[in-house]
Amino acid sequence: MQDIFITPLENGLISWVEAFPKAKISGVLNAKKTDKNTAMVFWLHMNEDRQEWLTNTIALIQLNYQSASVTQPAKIVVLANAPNQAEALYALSLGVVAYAHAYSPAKVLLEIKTVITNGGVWMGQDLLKRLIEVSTSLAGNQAAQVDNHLNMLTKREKQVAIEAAKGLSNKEISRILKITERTVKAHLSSTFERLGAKDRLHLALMLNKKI
Amino acid sequence: MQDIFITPLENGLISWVEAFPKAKISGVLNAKKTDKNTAMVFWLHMNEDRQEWLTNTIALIQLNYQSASVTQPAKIVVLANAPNQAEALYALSLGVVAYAHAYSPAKVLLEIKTVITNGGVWMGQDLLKRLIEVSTSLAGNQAAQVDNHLNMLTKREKQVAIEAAKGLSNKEISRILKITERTVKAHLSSTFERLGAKDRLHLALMLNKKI
DNA sequence: ACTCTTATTGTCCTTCAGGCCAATACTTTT
DNA sequence: AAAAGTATTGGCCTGAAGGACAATAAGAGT
Repeated sequence: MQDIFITPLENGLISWVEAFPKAKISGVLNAKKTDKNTAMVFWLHMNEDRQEWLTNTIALIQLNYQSASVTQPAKIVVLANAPNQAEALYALSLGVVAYAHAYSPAKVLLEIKTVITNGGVWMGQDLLKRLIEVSTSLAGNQAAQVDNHLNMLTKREKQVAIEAAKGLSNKEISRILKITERTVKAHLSSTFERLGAKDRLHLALMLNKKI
Repeated sequence: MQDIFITPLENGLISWVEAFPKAKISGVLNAKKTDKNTAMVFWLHMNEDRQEWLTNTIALIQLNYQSASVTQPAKIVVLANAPNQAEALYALSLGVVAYAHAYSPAKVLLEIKTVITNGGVWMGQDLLKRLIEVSTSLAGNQAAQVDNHLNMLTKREKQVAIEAAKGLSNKEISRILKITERTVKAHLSSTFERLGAKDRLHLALMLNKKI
């Protein structure tokens, strides 16, 4: 297990060294020099106005250390000088598995390491709370809703509904399912009835509402 | 620090005992018998169709162990037999600090304990991914995506496109924007042209696309 | 056996959507 | 000033969608 800190600081931060005395501290990512068969953890030190750098570096790491040929895909952690929610979300959505304050104490860094090496994702409590709030308040749990919607339908209706929700015409659906266009209409009609959808657009909105 | 597992199983699961040999395992919550000055962790074992039980139990715990008079507010963990995201979101929104599979190995349980006693929140990676998707799509990223599409349109086309993507008919849109249905059609036609959408359903899918 | 649900298809009809071919007026750009 | 883009509307036409009203056959539950 190799920890690599990518930072503009020459010697990194004390807490980093305290947590991982054997870690490498480097100014830039050097993809060639490293062993592709060792599990890697990249700790990216984020300063303000390095958004682009972050994006590029993550992409580079994923290219070199998370491809199919790599036995143990690398983990990426972002350490931010001034953590903010938008950036955290952005980083996490790119596949980063932890987002923390750069000045987190060694203890927290070790905790992060534990969590991510066990396949977890680490993030600050506040951020998480906010995530949950947003998700529950704005979105409710419509994940279950979608399931509920589809589960109110018969097997065949489901298939038709799903295709229709993709934007396919009745004719196209009929070709795919090898039934008459008329039959497609019949299934759709009863689907609308069951789900209370006005038309296929509403159906699509219902089924495509992610989360 | 006292761990209490509330479960219909008489002896709990082996992994629980392995992780916390000193834990109490009980069928029901007994609020009276416990010491209010000890830090508590409640591990609620969730079977299917116990949604109501979960809600009530959490409320009871919060009442007894998280009120102002309690020195160390209790932590609540939900262990689900069949974890699902809707339930997880629900539980977390109620103030639960961890949501995991009931059959998680002892190692994971200990990890959870570590995280939550340090003030963290623990949840599975998939769930978190989902949360992030939701948040990014609802909060900002989606806006950016949609903007790309919408910015290819004129002001009026935008307005029409947005209404159409909600599922409104041309007539309804015309009423809202106080223009003729014919004009709505004109705007929509050029919108389809510009965005390369086949029809209003595809437009809706484009504009409603998450992430 | 009988009923309910599902799957399939038919015809007829109405409405809506969207394309085609215009025209007019206003604003912005060149 | 001329050209280009935008906003508005008209009429006409085709095709798709979806409802109304059926019928038939297979399978599941009582």
